[in-house]
Amino acid sequence: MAKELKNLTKRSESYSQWYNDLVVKADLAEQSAVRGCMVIKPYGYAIWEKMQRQLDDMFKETGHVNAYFPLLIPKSFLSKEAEHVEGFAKECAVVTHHRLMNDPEGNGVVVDPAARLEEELIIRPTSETVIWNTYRNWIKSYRDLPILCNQWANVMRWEMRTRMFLRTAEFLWQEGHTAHATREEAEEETVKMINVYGDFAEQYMGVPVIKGVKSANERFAGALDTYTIEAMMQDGKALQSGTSHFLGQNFAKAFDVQFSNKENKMEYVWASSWGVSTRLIGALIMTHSDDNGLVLPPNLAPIQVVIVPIYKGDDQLNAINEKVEGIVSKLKALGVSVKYDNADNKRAGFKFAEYELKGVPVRLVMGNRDLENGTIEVTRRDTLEKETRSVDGIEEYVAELLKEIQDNVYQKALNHREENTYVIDSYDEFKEKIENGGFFLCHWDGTPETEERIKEETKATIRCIPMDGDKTPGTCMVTGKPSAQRVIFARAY
RNA sequence: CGGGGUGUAGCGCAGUCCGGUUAGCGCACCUGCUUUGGGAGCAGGGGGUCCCAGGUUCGAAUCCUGGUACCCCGACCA
Repeated sequence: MAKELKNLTKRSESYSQWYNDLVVKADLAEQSAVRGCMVIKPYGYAIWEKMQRQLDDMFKETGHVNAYFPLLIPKSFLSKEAEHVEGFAKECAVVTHHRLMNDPEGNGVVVDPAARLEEELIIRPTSETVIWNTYRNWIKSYRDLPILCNQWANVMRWEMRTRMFLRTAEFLWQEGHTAHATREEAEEETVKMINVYGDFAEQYMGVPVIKGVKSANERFAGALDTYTIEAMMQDGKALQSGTSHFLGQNFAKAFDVQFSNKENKMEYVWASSWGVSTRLIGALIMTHSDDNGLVLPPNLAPIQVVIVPIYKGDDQLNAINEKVEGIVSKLKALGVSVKYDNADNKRAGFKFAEYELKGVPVRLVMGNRDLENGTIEVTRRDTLEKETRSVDGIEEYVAELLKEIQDNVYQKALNHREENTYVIDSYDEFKEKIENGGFFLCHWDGTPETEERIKEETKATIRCIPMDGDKTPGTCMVTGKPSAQRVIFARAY
């Protein structure tokens, strides 16, 4: 086994070590020259593009449209919503000047001190403020509502600590910002979008998630309610994978966005915002991958099927090329993305390892032996099972197999989550078991103090108050006070 | 921002404690031949401001001072 593959097995000791090796070797991303930023390499970006396309379709189906707002936000905008400032004002990149000049002392280029901006500009950490400042001009009457906008953009947060995909200084995301005439409609929108995210995660990413509401401690700055989808990674830690916020009238009030209702009375607009980011790629990696590399669900794999020839000499290769050509075109006709890698500068074994590392769901191998027997070798990435089958009807078989792999990776992740989810009533037992990771369904008295205490003592936080499932009241595992329902505790990324 | 660690070829590292030939190894790369059903073998070859700036010294990758970048563990967060 190659050295770098052996390194992957370190994952049980140090997850990040595994993660960094995997990300680098699978050609998804690398560190950029800028602190905490990453270069997303073509293969990694192709996965993001597939996510974008699918999410965009889902947004359109639910009546949303795309728009684009500025990268730079006047500092004063961020002062307008007090709680929002509390949450975001601290770790932002700030633009202070608008011109460079040659250093008079010859040390290259320096900032021209004469070009200081009157008002500093903030590189958006999120776009609520610019967008609501714009919405003020768009909204006059109830007839202008609702506004259901989404934007695909980069944002930047000067995080103290960064991790590839999970928390980079700059990241790509989509942020939806909607404006509504009534509270009910805005709340409905908030829930609708967390459901869209849940469906996307489960059906396309093969990542089972728990939908729920954040506790006050974990809520987005400026929101009245934050809905979340929480996924469990292979090491038992939780990853918040998408959020949808009910913003009430906070931003409308901060930016004075009012409309005339049917009775010609002025009212503040109700708002929601929701987003998912390139963190989803991290979720994908950490949910499905194994020691041989990535395992991609077929719905998001840039290459769903790779075909590798095994041959001696040009004659054999030509014969195989001819045979494979037919398979490729039939697979394409079935909507399967397929790559035939007959490059002769790499050996077959190398290609096998390479495409496993990249997580290609299905590999077909055609050699001289197969050519003579009318067969082909099929290997699925999720189980690494190999079988030799007749080439007749192989295309339909592969199309079916892709569906099965999609289901299987989801089922496998779901089983893992269920095996590591515990219903616990004793705080002592909780403290002991939390060490091994997992989700813990426990009663909690609803106070931030208790949540804070649990966090300090165990590093576990409330991931969410689940929307679905058991709603039976009980008593808090720490204080013994009444609890409305069980909530999910876990250690999180 | 606190604690720890690391910066030497594209990647991974040895050499640093105890200064001394022309700075070395594996992978990758280039050339040639032989190979091809799980990361090929042999031979030859190319590639380095040893993180930066000062200092000590006849002599510094190695010692001293200052800086800087990255990684890991916290606090913060998607």
